[in-house]
Amino acid sequence: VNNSWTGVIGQHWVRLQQTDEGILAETSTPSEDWTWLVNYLQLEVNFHEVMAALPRHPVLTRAISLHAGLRLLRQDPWECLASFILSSNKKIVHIKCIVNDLCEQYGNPVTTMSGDPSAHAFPSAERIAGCRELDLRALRMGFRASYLLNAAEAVASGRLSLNQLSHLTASEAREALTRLPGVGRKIADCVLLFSLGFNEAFPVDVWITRALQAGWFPGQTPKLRELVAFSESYFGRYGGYAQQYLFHHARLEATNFRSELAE
DNA sequence: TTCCAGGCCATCT
DNA sequence: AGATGGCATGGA
Repeated sequence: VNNSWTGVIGQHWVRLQQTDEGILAETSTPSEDWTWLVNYLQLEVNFHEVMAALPRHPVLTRAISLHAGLRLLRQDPWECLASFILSSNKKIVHIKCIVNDLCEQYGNPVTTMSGDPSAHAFPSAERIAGCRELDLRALRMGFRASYLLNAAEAVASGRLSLNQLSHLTASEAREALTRLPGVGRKIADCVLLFSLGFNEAFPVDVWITRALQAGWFPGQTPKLRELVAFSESYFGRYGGYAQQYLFHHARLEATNFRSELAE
């Protein structure tokens, strides 16, 4: 259906559609308790408070106004960690392919609406931990396979308790995550922001690097660690929202630029 | 062909 | 500490 999104959240198949009244949600099986969706979409967030806490800067203000309605999702911590382990040094389209293959191979099938293609949930850490590295490499994740397997074993064994991390400080949680091989500052910050509720986390990736350089350091080429230090002190306790707007704005601009070249 | 990708790590000064 | 090259794989 046009103007709608279909996907799997946790073990729920769901189709979302924006209407004049609000968000229309269809599930394939009856749902009485909707907290899983309210939580995922972060519907209780006070956006006035978020906007008031962000710094005033023309580049950020423009990105926000161009993408009004953009929200931060609250993803499952394991799914988030695993997905971003697979993301390092890869293009977003390819990351989606690998995650999709991983779900089809090892995720539980979920009930869909009649007429819709089959769908699978994201595989549990226990399921991935039961794989061999060769099995994972067959999904074309390359050197990331050992990282994913190691993380799955850590989570499945209870050696790393992801849900407990949200009770720590941001730097403590980040440190716990970066102990995993294949998880550095950027991936850890993604997990903090997208699944653990640390709104101040500000992942600095290649897109954000370009956006910060253009908007805040024109004509300069600051080091990555300098950009990390700057963003940590500059964007404040809701910095992660600023990151989202800048990220999507940078990507959309790149897309527009490519389509202009094609004309 | 070469370069780069929602980085990270080992290995140098 | 800080800089450099390698890493699997695929698309432009």
